[in-house]
Amino acid sequence: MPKPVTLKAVAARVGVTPAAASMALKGSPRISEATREAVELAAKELGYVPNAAGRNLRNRHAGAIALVVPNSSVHVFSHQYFMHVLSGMTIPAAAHDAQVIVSTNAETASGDMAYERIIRSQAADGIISTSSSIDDEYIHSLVGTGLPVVLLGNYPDLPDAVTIWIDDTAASRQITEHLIADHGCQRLLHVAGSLDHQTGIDRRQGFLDAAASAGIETADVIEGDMNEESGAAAMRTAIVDGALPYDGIVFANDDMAVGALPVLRDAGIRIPEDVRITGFDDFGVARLTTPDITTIRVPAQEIAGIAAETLFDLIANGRHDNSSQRLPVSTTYRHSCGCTPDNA
Amino acid sequence: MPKPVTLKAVAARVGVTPAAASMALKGSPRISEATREAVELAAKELGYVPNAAGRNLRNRHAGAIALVVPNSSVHVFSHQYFMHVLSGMTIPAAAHDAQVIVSTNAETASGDMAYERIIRSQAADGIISTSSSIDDEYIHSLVGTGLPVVLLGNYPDLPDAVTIWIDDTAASRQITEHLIADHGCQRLLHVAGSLDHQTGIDRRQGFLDAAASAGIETADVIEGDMNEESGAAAMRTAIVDGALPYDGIVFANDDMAVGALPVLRDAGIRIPEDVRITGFDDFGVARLTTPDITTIRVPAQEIAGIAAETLFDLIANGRHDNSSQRLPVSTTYRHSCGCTPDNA
DNA sequence: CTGAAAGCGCTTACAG
DNA sequence: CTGAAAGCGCTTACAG
Repeated sequence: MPKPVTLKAVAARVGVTPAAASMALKGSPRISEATREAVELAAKELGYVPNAAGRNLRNRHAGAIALVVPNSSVHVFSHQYFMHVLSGMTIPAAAHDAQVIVSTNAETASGDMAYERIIRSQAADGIISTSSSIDDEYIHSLVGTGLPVVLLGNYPDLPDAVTIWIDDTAASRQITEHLIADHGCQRLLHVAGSLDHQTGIDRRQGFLDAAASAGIETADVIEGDMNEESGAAAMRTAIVDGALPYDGIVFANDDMAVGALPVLRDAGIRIPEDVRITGFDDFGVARLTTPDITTIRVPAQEIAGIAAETLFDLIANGRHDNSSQRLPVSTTYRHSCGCTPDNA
Repeated sequence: MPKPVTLKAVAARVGVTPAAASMALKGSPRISEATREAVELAAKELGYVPNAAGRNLRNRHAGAIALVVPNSSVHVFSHQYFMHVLSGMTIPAAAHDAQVIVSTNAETASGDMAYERIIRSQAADGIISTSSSIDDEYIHSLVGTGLPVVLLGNYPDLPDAVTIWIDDTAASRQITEHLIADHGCQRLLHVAGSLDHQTGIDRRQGFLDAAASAGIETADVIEGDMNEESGAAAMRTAIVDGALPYDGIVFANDDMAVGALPVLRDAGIRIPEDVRITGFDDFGVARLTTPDITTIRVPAQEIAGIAAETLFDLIANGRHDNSSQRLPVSTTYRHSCGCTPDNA
């Protein structure tokens, strides 16, 4: 453990005060060109990096933002998703010279929530979080504290929260319409995500809207939980006497579609000949299965990047006019719906 | 943004000095029972949480540890892996009242490495990192700085580094022997991970050792990169004229085995009837495919947990006797090798 | 224009 | 035994 180099050490080497060295390092006009260069050289030679605690204490900020992962969402959102979010936060964080802290929203030994400690202790200047189940108090209490918070996702109950989101309902509607309008599907099934999560609700709603406005008679829903296994289970439920009474299935995410694949295959049901299927997310798997899966690309990394930028804005400018953003989504057409993409 | 509650505010409410309040809160015997209770009550009422910067500056530590993700390993280790590592670090970190910082090892604008800034700025007290490619200077320079560092994995070139690892060579040897001894495989293929990563090298070595000591004549190796796609590619290479000249395939990880599945299936090659296959990792997918995949369970979360504990030791006690640990691994027998597990 | 004090919040070593 | 100063490293507002 090399002993840390302080500003004082840098200043001493040059023969100025720490205050002068500090100003020199940030290019203050009141420091002469010559001493500025001398200080910079000394700092470089000594490997000076400002002490975070000293700087944070003085500047009254943490130089860090936190990603708080709701316990209840660990099993609903994929590891892929969180890694995309994390990496999306990285570049804006680096640009603001801030660290990224990861925390769950567990209760601490002291009985308060981890995110509260993080903020109250000023270990982070703001928080990015994702939806938990809709009846979880967590998000409400998080937003209720008035701290700088940016949420990822759609929060109809929190109109004042700053949220970066995609229109799950519209996207789900769009991909369902593709099945109906472009492929002539008439007997539809939706394998939903947990319906106590907004994402599950919205994607189901889009499916139902599309079916209703096209006058589709068969538009069933089986509730899953976004995990691969539940996609498989849904298929076992849906297959009656070895046959599937649907010609199109809209899965609420790719993982469930992937889980469905072997079950359909084992039942001798071909994709897309016997049933056309679509997924949602496009975090990686959908591209790699056979057939590859037509899906909605959720730009998780971009969402998180914009969320981080927005959070830094919020932190810098205080509570300001709601700057929620809804990002466009696009469908990626692959073979599972019966399309024959160019690049295939 | 509620204005933070300081110790001074707590002290003022009780009518003692901040110093006394500080001692009261940590149960110093020199504070009377009565005032201790009064201070605790006031702290609770005001929602006092110690300011991290103030405490860190005074205590000369960061109250945080960092997971540094080498750029070069993002594509070799899975998102699953990193999320397991992150969650493994969570509990020890909370127990030590420390934050978990996530960083890549990118270069900063100032030209030094991110991990150096983190340590030199004392934003983290120590680092946990995973292997990058073996010719990457990164790990060497990280360890060379003498900072508290715990590495995840096997580092034959760094005998003095503190590492928490599993014996990839032994595990790979063991699962290969299972194919040979228990299932009578004679014509073996290993689909390796990148051979510029130690993990790839060790898992290949275990395979070769097992084959050699059993006197197996066919023990081929195709190099992949741990991604699903490269498993599929390896199968396309291995299948000659529609047939596979192997009766057993040892994949260096589950993802590549998963990628191989559809290619084998499309070629009409049955598992395990025509070829027995095994994976490595057991982070989730291997359990869910059809057939499910016999694999080595890598306890990534436990590894990271122990790494974090070890790191806190290292931080507290300074550089001390190497406390590297090698964890045992276990094979999970499923259907892809021809076993018929009880729970299936 | 520039030198050097003051103070962010905390905790411990010191003085009484 | 206890009160209150000193100081961690930094930066800006102030005094000269």
